[in-house]
Amino acid sequence: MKIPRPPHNWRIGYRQAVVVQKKLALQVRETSLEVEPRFAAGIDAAYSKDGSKCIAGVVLWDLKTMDDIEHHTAVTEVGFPYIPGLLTFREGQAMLAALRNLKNRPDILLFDGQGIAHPRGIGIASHIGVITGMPSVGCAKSRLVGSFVMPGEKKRSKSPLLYRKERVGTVLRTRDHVKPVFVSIGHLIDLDAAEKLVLDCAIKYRLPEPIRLAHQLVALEKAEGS
DNA sequence: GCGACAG
DNA sequence: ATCTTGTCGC
Repeated sequence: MKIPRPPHNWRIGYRQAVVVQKKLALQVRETSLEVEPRFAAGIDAAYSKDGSKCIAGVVLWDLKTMDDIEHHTAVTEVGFPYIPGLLTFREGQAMLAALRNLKNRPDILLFDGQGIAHPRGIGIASHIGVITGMPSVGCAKSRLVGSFVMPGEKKRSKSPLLYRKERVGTVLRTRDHVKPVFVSIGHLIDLDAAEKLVLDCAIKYRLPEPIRLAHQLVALEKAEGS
């Protein structure tokens, strides 16, 4: 599938990365979904044993038949250290490459990380959403920024994630008695639709199936390439 | 100045 | 993320 080239270089310094984020953050849009999504692409990444390469995986999930339509991986050289708030500069390049391998166009992108629940309002889900111009959602396993009260123990219990007096996401319980996930809009979607997508995909486990499968995919790729 | 800190 | 097996709890 056709994916635009990033409007910036991936191998840049910390200072420049922050400048890039501030610029792209102005393009993030919260809107209602055009149509009900049917195909969601789950994206995740892993690293080669020596940590020199980033392995990204994408799984195109059919929300209707609850099936894996197609999946691919892509590998790139890691050219940026892990710095909270700058994760995109470590995995973004590989993720875009993996998305280019898709034959079918997803209705929406689901990321293992934050959307706008980020210091500068542009976590990996929002960043890739802006570059691709596609609707996207962030579903992180832990908090980056913001405060909240722990939601109830039952599935679907939730509480708002607040940051600087603003609502940036939802702490959502996807299964009874399991740690909640942190959902935030990425781009071109609203929080209600983002929450619904995550719940609709979290059928058997805590994480949405597309993300869980993408995680297994890169884990296998990692094992082979060693 | 002291913590917090996606993956 | 990654190093790693069994084990306690719903």
